[in-house]
Amino acid sequence: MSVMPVQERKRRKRAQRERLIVAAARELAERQGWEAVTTRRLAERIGYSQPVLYGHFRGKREIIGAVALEGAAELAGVLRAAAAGAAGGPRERVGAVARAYLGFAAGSPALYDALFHLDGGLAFAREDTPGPLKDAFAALLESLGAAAGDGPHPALFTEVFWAALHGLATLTRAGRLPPEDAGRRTRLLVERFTAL
Amino acid sequence: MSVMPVQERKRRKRAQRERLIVAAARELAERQGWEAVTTRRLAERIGYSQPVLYGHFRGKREIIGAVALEGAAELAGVLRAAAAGAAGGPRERVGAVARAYLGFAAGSPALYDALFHLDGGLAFAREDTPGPLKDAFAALLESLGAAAGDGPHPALFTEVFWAALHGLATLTRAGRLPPEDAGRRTRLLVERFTAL
DNA sequence: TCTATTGTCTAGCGATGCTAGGGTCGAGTC
DNA sequence: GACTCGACCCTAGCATCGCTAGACAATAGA
Repeated sequence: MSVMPVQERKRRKRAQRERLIVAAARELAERQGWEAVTTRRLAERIGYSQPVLYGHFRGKREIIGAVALEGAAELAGVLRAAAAGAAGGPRERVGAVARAYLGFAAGSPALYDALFHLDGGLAFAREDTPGPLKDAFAALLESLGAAAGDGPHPALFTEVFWAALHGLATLTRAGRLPPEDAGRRTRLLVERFTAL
Repeated sequence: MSVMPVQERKRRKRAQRERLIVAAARELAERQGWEAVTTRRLAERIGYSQPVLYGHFRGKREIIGAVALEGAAELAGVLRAAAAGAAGGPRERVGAVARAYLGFAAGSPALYDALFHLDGGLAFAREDTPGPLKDAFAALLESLGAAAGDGPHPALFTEVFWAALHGLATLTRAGRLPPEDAGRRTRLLVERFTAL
């Protein structure tokens, strides 16, 4: 009857449950903030007890890391879409990417926090950096590298521009910068980085 | 005998102990990171029991906030010193301020975290913002405002430049950016913001 | 000297992340 | 079809966290 071996069925069920855990963590973080994401609540949401979580992840950090990887993939998509949809010269392109980045940070704070504010135990800027993280930076590089201008180092340019975006996103959301001038700040940044 | 009224002596002793708490929190955070700063350890360091802490502060958040205010004052001093000691035109001045800012963030991570990464319950960019915070931003504004160039809004310029510095400091220290290029990134940023 | 206030500590509450140990259920074997 | 064994999962608990209630001691004023 069963064309699927028992072992294979188990494996799939396990993988599905793992996705369920990550999805539950993400949704809980999006709705009530990361401080509401506890192992007990998470276990309750997925209909299992706490120890089950540790059969999939080494601990809460790794769960955050898994959500962060989802965030990286989505961020890469958002950036590529913005770059592809931008009309005009490099300035418009950079501006579109900047707005997309800041829009992602403001619109998906849980994902952004998992990526950049919380400790997900992920390696950055190294050889063993997970693929989605590399790809997100690659997306930034694609979208911005061409606008580096005279500088011979698009990677360096991208890093600095990215840092500026990250600073704007972080400080704005933490209430360190008045939100009403967000648009003007973005324009000033883009202007400075695309001059000449 | 006692020229000092009893009440006054008590008041001073209390104030001194409050400073002791903040100093203990800061030192503990600097030596072992903020995750090691617990109310129990703090109480042990100052030679009192936990509830004493709550006679001075509403909770751990307020203690972090007190350390953050110290950090803001020191940051303001560092920035002003850098601006005052910089020789040459606006570009050198801005460069010196940028290096000073990043040096502070890298050299006093506990203070920087208390200011910008942890929740110290402080109000930013508002009417009731504590003095030291306003002053730190004022120091940035003094040092950078003149370099805003043609833009008629030095405050906006300062905000964006500050955000870029914050992004560089945060991403570098979190391992998101390779540390060896820190100097080149700083130069690129200064160059972009002082062009023309 | 007695009283009342002020100050401090012990003990404990509800949570957190994480884990040890036992029990149940099902797959594979005679 | 009964049995064994291993994978799976849950109950219960540990250490630690921020914070607080209530008892106790020290001290200032009458």
